[in-house]
Amino acid sequence: MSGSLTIGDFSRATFLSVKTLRHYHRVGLLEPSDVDPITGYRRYTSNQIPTAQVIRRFRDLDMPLEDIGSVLRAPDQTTRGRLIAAHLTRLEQSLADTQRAVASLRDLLEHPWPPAAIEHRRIPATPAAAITATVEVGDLAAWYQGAVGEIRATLSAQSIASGGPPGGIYANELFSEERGEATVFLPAHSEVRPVGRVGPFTAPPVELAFITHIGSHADVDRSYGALATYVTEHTLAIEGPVREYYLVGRHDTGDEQDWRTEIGWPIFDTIHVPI
Amino acid sequence: MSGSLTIGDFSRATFLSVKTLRHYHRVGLLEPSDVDPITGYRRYTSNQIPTAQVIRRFRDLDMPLEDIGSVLRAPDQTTRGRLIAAHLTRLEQSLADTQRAVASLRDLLEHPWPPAAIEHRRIPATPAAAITATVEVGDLAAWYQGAVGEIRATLSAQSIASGGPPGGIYANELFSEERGEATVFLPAHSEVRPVGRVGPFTAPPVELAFITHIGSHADVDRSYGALATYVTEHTLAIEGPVREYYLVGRHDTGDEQDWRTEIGWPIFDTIHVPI
DNA sequence: TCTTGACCCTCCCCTAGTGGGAGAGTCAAC
DNA sequence: GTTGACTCTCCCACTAGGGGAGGGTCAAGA
Repeated sequence: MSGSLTIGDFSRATFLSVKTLRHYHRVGLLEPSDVDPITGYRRYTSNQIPTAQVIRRFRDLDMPLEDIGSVLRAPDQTTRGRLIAAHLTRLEQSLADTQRAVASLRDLLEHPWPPAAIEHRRIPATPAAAITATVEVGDLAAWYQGAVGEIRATLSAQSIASGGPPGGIYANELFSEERGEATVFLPAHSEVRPVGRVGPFTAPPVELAFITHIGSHADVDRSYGALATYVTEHTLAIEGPVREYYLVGRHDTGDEQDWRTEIGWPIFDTIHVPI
Repeated sequence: MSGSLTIGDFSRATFLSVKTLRHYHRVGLLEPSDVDPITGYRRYTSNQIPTAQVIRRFRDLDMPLEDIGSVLRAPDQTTRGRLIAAHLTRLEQSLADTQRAVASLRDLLEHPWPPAAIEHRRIPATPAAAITATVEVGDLAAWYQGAVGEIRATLSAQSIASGGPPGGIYANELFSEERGEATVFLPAHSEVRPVGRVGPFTAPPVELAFITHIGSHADVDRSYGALATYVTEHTLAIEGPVREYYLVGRHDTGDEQDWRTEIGWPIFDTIHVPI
């Protein structure tokens, strides 16, 4: 009882272009009900129209064809619902990210950046409690929150006082390859007993060019840029992973405007630098 | 006073990959300050770092490289600001669209679609006042609002009573090629004098397969799909542009849930249809 | 001065999801 | 039988790069 349609008819019925339908056939997303083995002519049936509509829906949401295929091939309604919900959640997440980026850019255009001072600082080796892991740059913020919470809890349980604000050490691959090693540490006066992911750590001594970044981390690239300009203008070679100290952060105040982050790029010891 | 950097140094300073920097050079977005004519080695200066940061910012917002180029090449700050603001506005618009699509899809998953009845109807020629234009499918909703408002105002000014709800006639190219001819008309008992874009019009007589769509237009593709399935299952060839009648719309109620839209696909006269 | 390893170059192919077009074969109506 | 609309496959183009081959360049150490 379902009519047979040429690809042109099916195209008009679904508002998907002929080119697109052929592509969906090639990748196995929407198979014609029949293909003439001699002429190669495709035939569709009208009960494929709802399927095509569903595909259009998901494509409008930029779901990859492969993911749409998984949804369509899902064995049961529960699996299907989970797949769709997962995609929607990801989508809403990325929407929120983009909105934050837009807001930050708008703000930047309206309020030009106040110039920040850069100073050199020699950091001695620092005994601390730390968590180290290889993370995706996209998960970094969430990972940091969890890690620093775990360290605080561990120090508190062992009655060890913290010797300063928390810090992070980030391998350069984290930025160049979206994935790399990250360490979050909290200076500690006595050695922590390993519990869970937390273990004792000594932040290595470094000579750093420092900038203090004020406000949300959404704008942190500006400070990084200023720092990079400074370092290269003074022909200081860059060595090793970057380091950040969170003087004032989410733990201290809810207002992102008040956050203070020190960002340090390791440089050669000044005795190597031609004046 | 600005240091000279190899592409690798510049890559580390800006967190843009070497591949990406070469690509930006190729497309003329970010030219190295110097290229060795013998070796082809690129050289960058540290005062190009802020430019690279700006490019990164915009790329995070998925701005096409070409558009970023226009922003960077803008002759003055005002032009630049306008270009950026325009992009941000488009971006926020598309974010809102996507959010609506997500919400609509979520809703669809939670509340399955009630089946709608389809009927045939023979529409006689209808005298009307109308506006016709070639529009982009993306602008259609906004264009419709403006057009129908102008028609209402014109009829009112000429004291002509309207003979029914407003309708639209949409060429198929509008859906298949994102751009096509659209007409919005309001039945009128006497002939309107042309004013502005508004002119007299006779909606041609057609035989239509009709479905009544209830609710927001975000879900209208479902009704279209049902209609397409019906039409092809009954082997009724599709002829000419689709037609919609806005029985209850934005003009009548603010609650999109209560909107009622009749959607009609032209079909061959029933005498041609094998039973 | 030579070697070595890190760095850089171009060129080509790959991605996803189409659009455009060439050249050839097919269908249906007149 | 012809014509015109339709369809087929194949190739190239687009974005914003990534991966890798094959080869040239640079700077430091021996």
